[in-house]
Amino acid sequence: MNDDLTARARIRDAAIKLFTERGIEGASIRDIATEAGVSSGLVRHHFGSKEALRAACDEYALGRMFELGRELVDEQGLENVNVATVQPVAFPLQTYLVRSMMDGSETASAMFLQTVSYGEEWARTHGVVTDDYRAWSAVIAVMKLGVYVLREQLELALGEDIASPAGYARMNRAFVDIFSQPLLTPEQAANLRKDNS
Amino acid sequence: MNDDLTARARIRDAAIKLFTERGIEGASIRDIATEAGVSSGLVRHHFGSKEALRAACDEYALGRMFELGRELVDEQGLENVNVATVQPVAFPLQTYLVRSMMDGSETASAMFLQTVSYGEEWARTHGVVTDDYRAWSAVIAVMKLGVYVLREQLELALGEDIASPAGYARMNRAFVDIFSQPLLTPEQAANLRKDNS
DNA sequence: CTCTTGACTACACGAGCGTGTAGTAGTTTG
DNA sequence: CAAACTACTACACGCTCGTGTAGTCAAGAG
Repeated sequence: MNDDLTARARIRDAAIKLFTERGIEGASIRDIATEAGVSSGLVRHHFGSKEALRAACDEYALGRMFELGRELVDEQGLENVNVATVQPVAFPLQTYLVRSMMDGSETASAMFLQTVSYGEEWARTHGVVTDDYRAWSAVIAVMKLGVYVLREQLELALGEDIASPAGYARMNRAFVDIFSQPLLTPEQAANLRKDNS
Repeated sequence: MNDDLTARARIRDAAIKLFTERGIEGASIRDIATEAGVSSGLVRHHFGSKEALRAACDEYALGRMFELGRELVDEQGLENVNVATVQPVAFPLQTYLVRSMMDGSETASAMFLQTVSYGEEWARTHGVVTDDYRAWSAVIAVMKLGVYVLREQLELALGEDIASPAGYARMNRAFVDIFSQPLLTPEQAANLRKDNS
């Protein structure tokens, strides 16, 4: 598959795939080369080093995510893009970025911080009740990303691929259910806040 | 520190620490031995192989988590142990188990599935509104574990160690805020459910 | 005192890693 | 036509890894 892509693009795609599955350290240049159907020397020829290959993957994934996000806003309007919605197309790229972030990518970390700042602003302007918007947004962000990091376990629990239409719909309905009803009564919340002050 | 522990226990603790920080593949037996202040041969003498060392760490962490959980129930009563509460003492062990699960531990995966089943039962008996309790519980579970996997990024966003009293309190208050108020209006929820059916 | 046992170390092994180097084939450029 | 450049491969390097082996040293048993 993807025989129509240039070798450089095939290497990049193979790297994103294996980096995601095995982590940065766990995926060797030789494995990536084999996956892309080229020699390991060619990987070095095109990208220079493993770290540079990773950086190129980061940049590509970030750029694509940005493009996809803009397309979504263009199609649906800014106000209809919701906290609960995740684009299925963006799944592999998002998963890669989270994995890369876990393995120390500053590019991915910067994107994460920007997401947190954006969520903070969203919370302020959409009537979220909290006295620590920053913490609220940061916790929401890591919780949402948890789906990507632990995708394998989620699929194990659901018995279904969450990239499939059925699995994706199940996951999104669960998101909607979780975010549309409070899990704690006001009394429980007040008690827990007292315990933690 | 921990000079009073037996060498075997020091190796186990060092392994849990480095496995957590660098992943299973990323932490070498030599590094673990150095961290524990022993020779690399002794690691092999006590545990046989790296995989067996990992299994021993899994078992120990699981046992300790179980003990800590039972202590919490004994102290506070079953009904007061809440979805939103996380024990600060259990932090390092929980983080290790999530990391081990990500790196393919079946012991940790089994614990995860049990947590999902337990959460499913909790949702059924506590008036959670959903037509897919399994998915609801699974998504809640991966979201909560996201905090552990992405702890580093969370601390980056908060500018604070979440194991510190202050950081821990911030995080827990955010949890309470998130779980005590709906983020979506009933109309928004209904629209999103329609889109995903 | 001798023997055994268990904690512990030193060292060597083959394999896989990222990287470096040399070279080939085909296209482009002057 | 010749020179230069680009895509690409083959192969060797030093390093680190998990593992295997041999041996030391102290404590307890007979």
